[in-house]
Amino acid sequence: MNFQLLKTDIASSARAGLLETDHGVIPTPIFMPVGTVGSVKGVHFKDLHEDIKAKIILGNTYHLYLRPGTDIISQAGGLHKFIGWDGPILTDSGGYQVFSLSDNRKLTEEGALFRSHIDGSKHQFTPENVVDIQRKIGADIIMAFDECPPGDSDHAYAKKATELTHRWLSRCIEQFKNTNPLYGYEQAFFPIVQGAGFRDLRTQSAEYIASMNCYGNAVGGLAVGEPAEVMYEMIEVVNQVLPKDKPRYLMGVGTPVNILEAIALGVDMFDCVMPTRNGRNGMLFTSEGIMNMRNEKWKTDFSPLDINGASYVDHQYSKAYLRHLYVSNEMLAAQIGSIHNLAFYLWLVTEARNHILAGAFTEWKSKMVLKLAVRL
RNA sequence: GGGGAGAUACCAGAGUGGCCAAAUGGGACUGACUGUAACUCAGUUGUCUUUCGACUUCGGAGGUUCGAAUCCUCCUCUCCCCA
Repeated sequence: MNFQLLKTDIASSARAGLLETDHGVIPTPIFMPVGTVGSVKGVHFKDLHEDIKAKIILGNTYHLYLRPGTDIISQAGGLHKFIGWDGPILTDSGGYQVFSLSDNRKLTEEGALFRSHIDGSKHQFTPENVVDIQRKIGADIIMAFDECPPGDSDHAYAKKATELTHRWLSRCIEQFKNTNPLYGYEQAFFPIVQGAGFRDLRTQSAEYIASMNCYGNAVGGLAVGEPAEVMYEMIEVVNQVLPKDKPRYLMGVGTPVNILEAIALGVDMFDCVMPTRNGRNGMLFTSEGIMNMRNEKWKTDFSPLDINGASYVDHQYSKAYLRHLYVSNEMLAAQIGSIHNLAFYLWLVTEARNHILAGAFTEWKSKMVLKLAVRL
């Protein structure tokens, strides 16, 4: 794995680069569609490749471990072969599920004891076995096992969670060094900065994470209930510490505006369920603003979905037709919405990249941010 | 012609003296969704009012009662069964 920084913006911290993996080169900044269980919900890989132009997708350790299980993925020859996606893949560690499924788990020094949301069976994740599982899944980039505390955590709890994450990180790295890729291509390990909404904790965490000298670094525990301003402040604090010559991954973020603001603060990689989940639920992001396709106002609007849209669905289908599909609860609605939103997200980061390379990012960003939040 | 059942909000459908502006579904409208237990969830759906609350409603008209969607009388309409 190699990261090449091509250009840094003069007026901001935005960067454009290239991240090389054995499954392909990823231009940065990049948005990574989320494919939790080995499927970007509702979207064929053909569309992901050709229309959306996704360069890398996510999988999730927790979900894939529970179903289909690592044995089946191993038998298939790894996740790429199992799902039929030959581009890069990143797997999240399951740390986020420790947060989002908090009613079903118990944290110990050793790891996280949890119950399967599928059948209630008991399991344990430890830093070691999470690395092992991700070796078996075979993603190009694998993540540290962390604790993601809620956005409104107090300082004491955030400190405790950050310190636990750091101790787990040492064990993850030890396990990573002591094991090898199973399928003949390289895997890169990313540690995760925590620290909730506290500058001191974020700085300490970023320093610790940077000292581990991994291939790339991630920032977690943001967009989990805290105000956007706090999130931006934390990104800024962290990015002052994280090395410039390594990719920075902001986990789970976010809205189109969030992404542009974070790019300006020096973030290179993003993932978020928002384009697919909100797409399924009728919310479309466009370069002119946000549309709720279930709204009555689109009932007789027979114009194309998005005349500026990057995807074929934007020109193939009308607003009135898509509204009809959502209102009728047709699965095609969710598919069109997901394809549109993902194509838009990839278009957005590509545009950002082009403007960074052209030295015109900040001006473009300021204009875009105003338009992106408009309610159409 | 004979016998029976019924009419409740946009639709279906509970409620059969006060806790009823009226359950529950559906539909409609609006909102939420950020490392996916999510094609999910929440709110609104008689009028006025920011709230408290006020007012008008349960086929129509009249009556009983302190009080009626609920009881009585008549009218209108619908459906079912037998001829």
